Amino acid sequence: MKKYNNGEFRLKDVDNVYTVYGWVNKRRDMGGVIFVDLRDRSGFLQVVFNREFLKSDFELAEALRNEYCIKVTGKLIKRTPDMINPKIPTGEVELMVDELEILGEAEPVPFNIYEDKEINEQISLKYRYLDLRRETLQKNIIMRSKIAAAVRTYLNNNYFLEIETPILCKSTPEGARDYIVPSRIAPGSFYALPQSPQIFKQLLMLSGFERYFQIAKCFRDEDLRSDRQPEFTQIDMEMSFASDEDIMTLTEDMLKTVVKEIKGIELPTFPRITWQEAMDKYGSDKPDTRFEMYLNDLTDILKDTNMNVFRTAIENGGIAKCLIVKNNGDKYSRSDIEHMIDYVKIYGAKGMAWLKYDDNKFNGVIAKNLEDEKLKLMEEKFGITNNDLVLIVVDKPAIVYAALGALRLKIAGELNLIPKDKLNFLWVTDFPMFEYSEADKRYKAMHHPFTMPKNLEDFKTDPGKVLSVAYDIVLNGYELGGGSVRIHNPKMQKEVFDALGLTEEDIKNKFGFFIEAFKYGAPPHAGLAIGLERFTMLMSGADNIKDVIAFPKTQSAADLMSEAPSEVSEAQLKELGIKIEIDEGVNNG
RNA sequence: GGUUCGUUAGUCUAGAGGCCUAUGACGUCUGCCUGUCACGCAGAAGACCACGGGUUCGAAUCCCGUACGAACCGCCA
Repeated sequence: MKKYNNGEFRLKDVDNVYTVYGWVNKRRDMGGVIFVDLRDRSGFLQVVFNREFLKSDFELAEALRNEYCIKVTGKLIKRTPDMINPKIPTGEVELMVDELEILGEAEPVPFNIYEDKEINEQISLKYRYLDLRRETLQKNIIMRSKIAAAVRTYLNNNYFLEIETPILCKSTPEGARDYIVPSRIAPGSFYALPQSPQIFKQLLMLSGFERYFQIAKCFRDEDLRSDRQPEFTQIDMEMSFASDEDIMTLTEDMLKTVVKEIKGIELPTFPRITWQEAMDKYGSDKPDTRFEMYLNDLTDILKDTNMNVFRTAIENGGIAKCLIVKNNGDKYSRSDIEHMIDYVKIYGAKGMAWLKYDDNKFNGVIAKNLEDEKLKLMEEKFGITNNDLVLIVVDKPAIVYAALGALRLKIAGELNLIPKDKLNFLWVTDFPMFEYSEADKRYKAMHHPFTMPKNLEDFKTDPGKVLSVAYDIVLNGYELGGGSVRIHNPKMQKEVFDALGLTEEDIKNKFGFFIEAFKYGAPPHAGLAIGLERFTMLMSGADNIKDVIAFPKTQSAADLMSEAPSEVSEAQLKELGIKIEIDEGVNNG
């Protein structure tokens, strides 16, 4: 068995004989002496093959190539001062090899392992097992394991039980598209993979386990993004007899503990902001608070302007907001601003007006058309000074938020306003309970339908006004996780289902058992789930969720290494009673 | 479903209508070298430029399509 970690040898260990294992990270052949950086998960140790001292064949050492897996035995010696390599932790020692055994020969690898520089993702994903040998991915995967371990320890110490819930589940109507699995025993019937263990964990509260957690695999058949994979892992928890405050306090303490353990950083109390405040101030329900620059409201100023575009947009229920790029107006040329306008159009904005402030006055097309008094108001209200750039979007609230929220991040990136080493946690509370779905022409639960509403009575008059006892935990502009107080009263649950327009039959069919369960003495409960990958990604400084997943999928949800998904045999299909009809685009042409 | 970008030896990369018989580095192979650590030195092999079509006297380079990858919009309770 391997007993030593190559990266941990130090001066105190010299003059002893060790057997060490690892991979040839780099070989340097001097003729009579060959140096090998022997890599294992802990780092490197330089091992030396000397023609005079090596007891095994020197030819064997000469045959070594990068990525050979070897076993060597020899005495650890202190390097003379001129030989010390200060760049590596083991740079003061080296192993003088007596015996060499090649455990696994390696063909030339498709890309250099030791360089750890970016390569084409298609290649790295195809040879993922080799890509995982590289330093960055090793570190990320190790950190992920440490985070999971710290979470387990914390929750175990706080009376939580780790309980597994099924992967083969019943498909539920609301929410993301399900991955479905055909049943062989009941042909024509399907399981769904869980989008989250939501229902089961709530039932565990009913069963009296009081505090549950699970590091749970979840599945959503939706399109991927750089922070979204079809299968992902949640730190999923639920507590009985707990309020929203209790969950937030506990979660915050857990996150602080984990961050302290992993990064050695003491975090301050997490600020809190309501959803509405977040939207108004940042144009996002997951604001990046690592830099200032806020959305400013111009609706009052522009609602009675003579400029028709602005006035009519506001009359039609729109709002006016602006971003002020302080003291960086000169960084943006007219064509840069044109590009910004194209950029906000991605988010549905029809256009963007802009003003530059120089020589103590506004410049730009809008400055000529907008009333002087309006300009004056803006100048005073927002404290605009020379070299400021004002970017204005007037549109429906959702579009203004999306456009300026995204532009805010883009500009901050371009101007390097974002301190990369910060970890800014933030609680966002008071989410709307319902959200209108244009696609389905009805209101849907913004969080999920088991969330406790605050003012359900407002549903009849203004569904958009109903808030929920829900909270999201945000880190550096990413939604890390979220949770809510759950409905534990069957009557209220029924009212919410009604509000969502679920028929009696829907409810019975999809959630019958769930509603039934709550009739038998349901404890009040609340919970939360944190995306383990996103957390690890932000802790490790990775900018893509794939970098913290051992075997991730491409944007088209494929595994380039194993080539999943793949066709299955006729026999398998027949057994499942499934017939495949490939639609050759007849309906989309 | 949509928008945008990309695809050149094993890998990374240069290349902007004729200078490409395609550049450089790492890796590979041969030889030399007993203190290197991104070892060095001398030499060699290796890509017809993702695929299909078009424009042109001439295409790695321009256009269209396909495949694959990426970022984003929609979607993601």
